[in-house]
Amino acid sequence: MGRSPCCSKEGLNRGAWTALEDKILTAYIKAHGEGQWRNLPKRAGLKRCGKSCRLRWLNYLRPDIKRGNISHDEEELIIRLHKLLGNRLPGRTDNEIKNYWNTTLGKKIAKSEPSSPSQENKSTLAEQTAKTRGLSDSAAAADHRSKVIRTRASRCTRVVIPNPVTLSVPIENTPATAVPPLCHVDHHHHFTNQSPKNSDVDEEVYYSEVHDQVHYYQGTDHDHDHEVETVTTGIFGNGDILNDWPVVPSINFLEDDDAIFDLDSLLLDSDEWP
DNA sequence: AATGGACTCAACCGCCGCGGC
DNA sequence: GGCCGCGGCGGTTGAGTCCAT
Repeated sequence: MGRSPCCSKEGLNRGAWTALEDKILTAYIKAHGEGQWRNLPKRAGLKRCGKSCRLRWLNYLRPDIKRGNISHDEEELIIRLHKLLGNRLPGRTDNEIKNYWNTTLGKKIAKSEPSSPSQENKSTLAEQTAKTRGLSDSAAAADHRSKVIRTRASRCTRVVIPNPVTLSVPIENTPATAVPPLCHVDHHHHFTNQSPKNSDVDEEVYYSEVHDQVHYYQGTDHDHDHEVETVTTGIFGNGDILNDWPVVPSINFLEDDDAIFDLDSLLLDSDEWP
């Protein structure tokens, strides 16, 4: 490919990976684990730069990668969660989501917004996403027909739900528990539970009913006042069974320790949707 | 069957944040 | 606080493939 080399080192292979290189890299990582990417090629006997090895592993060789066509359900999930989570979606690589978003979904969304002026048509989806994340310029056209929940933030440290209402759902049963019926559209429901297994761990689950759908957040707070290390996020229909929905595992929601978001502030008003 | 434009996606680049020193 | 190395992420490129003509 016609690019200047990413590494100044001479004699490294570039471009498409061969089956043998894949085999060597996979065997090495299985034996020694991930990390130390810079030293990995030399130790594994590969004529590649570390960054290239890392990318090949993360985007292609990793055993937990789901490959093949993106199903309709996955597509819906991508659309629903892309604003919130970016390209980090369950079972797929960042690169695959990024490519899919910039090609297939980009065209679909462009088609669904025929009223957009020519300038809007020219802007890429990535630009539109950035626009939304940057708290949007008012030019973003409202589309009230969309069911996609748009969020202002892609990452946050913690979601604080106003007016907490204790729910009776035991947290241990959360994955298999139906979302309790929510009566008040304007209320966000919240409960916390001190895990009986580990006193240092607080588990928190937040529900909020927004535009006929429910957001579900699960955080793990390792005894640091305002730090939620991982957040599991899904968007659920009111009354749906949680474990019937795809849930993003172990998303790192850490960005700024001081940033505490009100969930309301994360959600764009319907007339702000791009 | 040949051809050229459109499309896909693996690979790469460049920048940034974080942690260690 | 500044420097450096590492890892991660978004944007871009271009080889390969698909498809209409």
